[in-house]
Amino acid sequence: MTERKLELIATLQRKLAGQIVERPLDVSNVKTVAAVDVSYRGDLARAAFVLCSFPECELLRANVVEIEVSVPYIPTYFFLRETRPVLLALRGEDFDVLLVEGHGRAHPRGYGLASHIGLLTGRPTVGVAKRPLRGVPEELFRRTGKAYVSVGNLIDLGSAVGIVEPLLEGGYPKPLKLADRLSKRGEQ
DNA sequence: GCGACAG
DNA sequence: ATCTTGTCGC
Repeated sequence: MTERKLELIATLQRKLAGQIVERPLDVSNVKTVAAVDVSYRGDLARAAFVLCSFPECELLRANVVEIEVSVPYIPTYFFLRETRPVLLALRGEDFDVLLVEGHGRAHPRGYGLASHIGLLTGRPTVGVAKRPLRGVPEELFRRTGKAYVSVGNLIDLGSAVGIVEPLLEGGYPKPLKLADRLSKRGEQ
């Protein structure tokens, strides 16, 4: 991946960030919250999707898929590596809000994996990460429990926190913990 | 060469 | 993320 290519991708990120819709989402109308996470075994990615009731957080559905990935992980270009496996895991699935492991707006160019998935699916998404990216303004994310929450798409920060907070279990949203566990011990 | 940032 | 036993700390 050349510097020149990354520059073009960075430009694309800044452009797509302008297409993100940030608006309040009526949390009282949310019945289901989904989550996706990806684990690796060499270049084999295993993406797990889980669907939970909201706010009870009972597991309603799960889906695990595997796909080869060649793109390396590059800080702030994380979406290049995980978009494919995540989209595959989401195929045919339905949900009111999707929690994505990684940042949304809380990104140097305002466009992380959660933003990209939200734009491609046209569904409300929330970025949830374990650590903030350096140099990102604090007003772009909020820490709740041990999680750093930011806007993906079709939601605002306040609503995003309103979704994540009731789902916290041990400091991290339960749906993501389930997806994480499933992506690692899904089958195999 | 120095420093180090989502997963 | 992943490689990996015992060990340090709350």
